Amino acid sequence: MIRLINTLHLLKRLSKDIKKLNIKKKTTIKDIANVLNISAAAVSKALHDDSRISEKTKKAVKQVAKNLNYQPNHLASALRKGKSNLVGVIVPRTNSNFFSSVIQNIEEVLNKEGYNIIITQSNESFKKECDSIDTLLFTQVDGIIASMANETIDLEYYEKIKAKGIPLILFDRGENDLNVDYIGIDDYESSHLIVEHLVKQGRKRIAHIGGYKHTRIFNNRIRGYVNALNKHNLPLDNELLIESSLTIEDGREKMAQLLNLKEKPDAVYVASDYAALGALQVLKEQNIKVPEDIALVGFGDEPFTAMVTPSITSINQHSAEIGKQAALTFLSYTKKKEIKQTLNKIILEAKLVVRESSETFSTK
Amino acid sequence: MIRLINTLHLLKRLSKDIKKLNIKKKTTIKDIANVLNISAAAVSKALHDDSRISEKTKKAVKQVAKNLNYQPNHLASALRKGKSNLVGVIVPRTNSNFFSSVIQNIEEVLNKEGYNIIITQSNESFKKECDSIDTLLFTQVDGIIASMANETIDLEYYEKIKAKGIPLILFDRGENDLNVDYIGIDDYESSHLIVEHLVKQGRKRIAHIGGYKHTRIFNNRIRGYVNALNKHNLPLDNELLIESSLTIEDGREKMAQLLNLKEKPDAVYVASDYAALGALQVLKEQNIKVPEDIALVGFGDEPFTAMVTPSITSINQHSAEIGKQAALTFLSYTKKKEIKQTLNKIILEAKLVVRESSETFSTK
DNA sequence: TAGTTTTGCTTAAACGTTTAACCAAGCTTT
DNA sequence: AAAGCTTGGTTAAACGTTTAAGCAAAACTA
Repeated sequence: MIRLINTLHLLKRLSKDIKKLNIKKKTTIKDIANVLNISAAAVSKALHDDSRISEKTKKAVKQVAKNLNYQPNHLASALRKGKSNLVGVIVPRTNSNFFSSVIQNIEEVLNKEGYNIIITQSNESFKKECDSIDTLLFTQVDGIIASMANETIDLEYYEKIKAKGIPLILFDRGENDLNVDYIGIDDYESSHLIVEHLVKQGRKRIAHIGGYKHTRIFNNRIRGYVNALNKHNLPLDNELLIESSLTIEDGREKMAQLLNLKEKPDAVYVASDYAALGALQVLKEQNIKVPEDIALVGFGDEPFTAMVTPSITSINQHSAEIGKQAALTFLSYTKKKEIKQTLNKIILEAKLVVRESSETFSTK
Repeated sequence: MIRLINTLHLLKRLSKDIKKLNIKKKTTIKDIANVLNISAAAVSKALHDDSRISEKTKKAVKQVAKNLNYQPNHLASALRKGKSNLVGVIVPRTNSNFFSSVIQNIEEVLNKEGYNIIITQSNESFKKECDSIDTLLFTQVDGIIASMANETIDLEYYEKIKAKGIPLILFDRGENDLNVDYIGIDDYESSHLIVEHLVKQGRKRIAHIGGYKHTRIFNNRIRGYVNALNKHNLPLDNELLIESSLTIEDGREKMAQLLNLKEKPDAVYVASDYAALGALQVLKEQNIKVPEDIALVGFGDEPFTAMVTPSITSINQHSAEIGKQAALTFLSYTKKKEIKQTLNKIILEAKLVVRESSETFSTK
């Protein structure tokens, strides 16, 4: 009986050994150590160019590592070091040129410092955004760079990020109430640029199809619009100020609404290029000449603004710079030992790109 | 002397203890175990609803976990289990509607199964694509879903993925030589759809601004185009078949080239919506009526095709379905124990979306 | 009632790195 | 030549989980 049990044990061990032989395991630091007859610790140090390892050993280690096709296990080092070298990025969507460009620049800066990014899309949905945050926290990202969904009002989930003690950097769509870093353009000033441009073109009834006031940037654009009208002694007509969700469809709808007024506007400033495109479609369908009858200005400088006829005047948001600054802001935290975030705004100056949709006469 | 050393030791230990007390560590499985006076293993099993743990214990564990705000450490479990539950996605760029939609659908399917995705952009650059692969492998992703950069010819890096033993799934732009799964539309058939449509509209000189032949999908579109001309007894004029990189700029250039011919085409089929847009710009600039003088057809059904004037006829590539199938294909491997990939194509039927740019008379 | 199965855990090792602490040998200093 | 520093490592623990193996007690079974 006992012999039988012993035999069984033997068999088990044997099959285990066979498995070990068969399954071509990934080479680890230990394998390298074995080859060179040194400790795994020495190998680790050698690979990280520790000063306490001789040049000779370092060379040997690196050579063997190459020969065995050693690939460091990121999970192990991340676990040990307590950091994953992963940064989460949350955007409303990636298929807009603005966000895609921001992402690209974040990636460029962070990759150089050994960080990788995980991109998630909220699709402008609050629920999806919360899921994204959970996902990223679960993945143990070392920080999060985010632009909020339009829907987001409740900031509890973002507080969760702060509570976890990892840096949170907001861009474009950010709530200052969170008291974290923010990078964006000067929306208030941008509205001034637009209104001034339109006034110079002789426009007197300038409408604004804006976003929802609860989103700070859209509120700022609205405030800028109102203030700029004031500055140029144009009366504020409440009929000409409309809030909307700024989709293409929405742009169509709100434009139609404006065209139904007894006193039509002679210029429309739309707070998003997509909505501006919708507006343009309606204008063309109704045979209204742009810019002669009504001038049109969008926001965001999406590539298609230059492609449609007439091309649409818009505000360039410096997506590349925003991405870079967001990444650099994150990196600045990795150098500090204690993360103590405060409201810290980087506001970039926006640029008005004048195109056919708003220029009745060339000013050149 | 010895007393001094002892004191030093004591101090060190003390400071260590103080640190432990101060730094509010994340709660781990062990903390839960301590509270309930059971083993960490039991906690782990309870959280995973192991059948060998009593309902009572499970409830208690989950309650304590909630109270202590326990967040599982993904890195630890990934390390132990040898899988990260992360899937890498490589696309040429995210700011096209096609790719963005594919990604969104991949994410949707995979999230449900507990997987997260890491998106990287190659920006159509071979080098960036190789970097992306390295990055993803380094991050220990459990699989990679990719669409190749235009530049990519050398497949060595993709072989690296196969060598690592994780599933590789290609979509849209895929090389069958890799002998892995592929999901895409029937490009050959799509060209037939387009040519047939144009022939029905009475077109006789149909040009094709295509992609580079070394990319399989573009080659298929070209072959389809040539074959369809044949089928309808239209002679193949080599002047009317142009290879290009299919950017907007390229579309402009190649269209201008076509307009310089003695015998101009009466229809142009462009293998990408972006290039088609460039072509449309040139046509409009030269006051050529679309579709009356020259009909135009694009490829990809990007949203802007419906927005420009005239709207551009295009091929819908079923981005959502492609994303879903890609994700499902990946998931199918997670159920098998051995990963043995073979060429396995899923080809979806494409749909022609007829718009103003190619329809001289309504067929309704 | 002895034997078997089931239940409900525990123990301990393992995943692959990193790193604090230690140590021996050689070198330098005084 | 005793004391101290430098060099080039080694040892062992730790990161937080999972899981194979083990085991005692309870519950069946014959």
